[in-house]
Amino acid sequence: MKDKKTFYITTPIYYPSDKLHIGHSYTTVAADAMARFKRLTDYDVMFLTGTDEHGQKIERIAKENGVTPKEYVDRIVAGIKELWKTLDISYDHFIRTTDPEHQEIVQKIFKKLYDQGDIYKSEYEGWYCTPCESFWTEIQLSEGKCPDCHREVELVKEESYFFKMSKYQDRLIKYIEEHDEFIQPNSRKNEMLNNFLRPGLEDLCVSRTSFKWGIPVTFDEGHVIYVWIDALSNYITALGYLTDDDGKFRKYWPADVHLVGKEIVRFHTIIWPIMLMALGEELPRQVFGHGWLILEGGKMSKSKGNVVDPVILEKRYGLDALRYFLLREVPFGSDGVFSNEALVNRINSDLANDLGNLLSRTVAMIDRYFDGVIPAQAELEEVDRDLIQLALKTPRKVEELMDELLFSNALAEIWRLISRTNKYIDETMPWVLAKSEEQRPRLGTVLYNLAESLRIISVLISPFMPGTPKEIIKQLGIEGDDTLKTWKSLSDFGKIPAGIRVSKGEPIFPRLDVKKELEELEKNLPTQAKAEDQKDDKGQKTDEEKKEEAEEVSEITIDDFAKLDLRVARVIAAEKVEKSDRLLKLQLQVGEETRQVVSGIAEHYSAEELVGKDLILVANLKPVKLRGNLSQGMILAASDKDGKLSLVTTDRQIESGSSIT
RNA sequence: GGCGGCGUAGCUCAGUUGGCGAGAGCAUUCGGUUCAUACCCGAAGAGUCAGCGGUUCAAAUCCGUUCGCCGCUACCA
Repeated sequence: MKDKKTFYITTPIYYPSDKLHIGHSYTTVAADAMARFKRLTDYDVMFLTGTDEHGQKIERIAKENGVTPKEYVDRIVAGIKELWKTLDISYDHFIRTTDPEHQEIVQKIFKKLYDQGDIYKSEYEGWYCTPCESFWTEIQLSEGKCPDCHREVELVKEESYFFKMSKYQDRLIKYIEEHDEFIQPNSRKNEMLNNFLRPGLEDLCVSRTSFKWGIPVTFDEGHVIYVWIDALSNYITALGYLTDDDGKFRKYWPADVHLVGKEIVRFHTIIWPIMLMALGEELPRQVFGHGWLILEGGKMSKSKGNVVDPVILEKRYGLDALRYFLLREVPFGSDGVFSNEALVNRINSDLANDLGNLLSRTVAMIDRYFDGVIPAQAELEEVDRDLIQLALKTPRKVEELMDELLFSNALAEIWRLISRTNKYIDETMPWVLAKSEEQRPRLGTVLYNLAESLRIISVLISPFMPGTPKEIIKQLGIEGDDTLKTWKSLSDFGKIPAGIRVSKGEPIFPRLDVKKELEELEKNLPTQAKAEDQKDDKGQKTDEEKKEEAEEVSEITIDDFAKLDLRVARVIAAEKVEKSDRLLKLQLQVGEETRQVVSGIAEHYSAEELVGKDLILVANLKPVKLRGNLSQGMILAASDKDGKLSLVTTDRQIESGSSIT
């Protein structure tokens, strides 16, 4: 017996600091469709997803919630698994970085890399500014002092482990250049090469002593393994790498594709491959960075409410409609706009009108003309052959497209067949045939071909829409026969046995009242944040995010407020800071005094339009040097979720220097 | 500032290595049909293929340039 070909596909492991949203669902649904497709086409599939559960952020949130980190993530993970169940995600394994097996292997990997000299202990040496609690590199210092507060800094050393990324960079560059399919889509490849690899990599700090919630470094107490080695290695620890039971690793590795959001392509195409090189293992065949679902909004005409909770959509429209929309609407590599209107329109035109109605009319005609029994095929005519030819050709096309992860195109191809089948009804006009007795065989042939086309369609859509095929098959009366559901069965047209009794059911996709739906969706769903939400997939917290974490809003007292010295300041001059896209240098009149403030608003305001405006200045902010320019305070601006800025000004003319109370 | 990408019918987008009169889906209008979920089928609609300038017998497709949008990155509240 020949071994089946294997196919290993992964999603990122998600960071369970909060509930998941449509972006995570998007990645996971896509991976699921692919996994199902490969199973259908007779691959031995390994589909992995999971959660990345360590790190400071979770440690902190758990503490705030008064539970242990493990208790906290257990709760969230249960919710995630529930969500995947709702979306019918057919993963083969769900890995958690808190699994003991995972932790043990990560420790082995860390040790191995250490023993072979790829991880080394060093000092994180930097200039430390005690008041700011910040490290600075030599270059960042301004005139030998803290660039933030301009005070003295001291040279401090802190122990950390580092991974020798630099050692492998040339090999990786070569690899990427020689393997065109490795980073997809292609534009991502250039970004990695040009922005990171060619300029040169720095060694990566892979341990922390500042928090405890992580996998301990076995040979050095106090150090925990930081996200990179912990999280990325899930793709092989899940297969039993470095254990006695590594059969899965030997069978499935290298992965065929790591599906990731475009925001984490970097980690998967630089750090991860280098880890694998250091371990002497093969690299994954492909890292595919898909785009984001951008929520509609911002357009001036109407700002519509946005729906992003997949559970709500699933409840309202059914899982298959949601999955269909996600996979059909947006070309997988690029960003796409998610709008309620597009969703409802897709459901109506593609699912209700084309597919659902095709099933309805077919079954209704078999009912009416043949008392619900599928008739036998008689002689074929030209139209029949045309339809059959397309039906037989479509699976091959779908397979080709799926191999390139072109879900949307694959679905379009299937819908081409659905359209052709609808057209076939018009061409053959069964209601006319039904009028004469001698046309009976012909009528039977037509209806048979319709039923068989629907069977083929139901197999074709099954990876994308796990529920609908069952319903189609049931209405066709063939649910008992599994041989009619296989990919292989698509190579022949004429599999459905004649004489089967159909059973007409409800429309599988009821038509929606667009206007009503939009109103409904808009009213009960708050607008949620968009792209930003899709970022925190994998513990790949950026510095920016870490800063955000520190900025949690909590209650303050009036005394706290009093610490701020807010003043009205009039702009007397403004100019763009050279070599900077965002910075404007403002001269402000604050009472008697003149101040210079550098502000990151150049993308929202031109220098000219600012002059003469009265703004609100935080006057007692520590002075900072930005891009070589002294900034004495900052001006206030409102910022919406898209990052659009609007400067704060005064309602009436008032003397500059007036204080805000 | 550096690197990369994009700008094609009202909307969303296809357009291989340059070549018969520029396409699909949705929406719109008209016609057909009645088996069906007011559905399906057909037809129509000219969009300076962002602008300009080149290369070529021939460019949406190659080169240069301008404008607009976006991504990554640097600098940065």
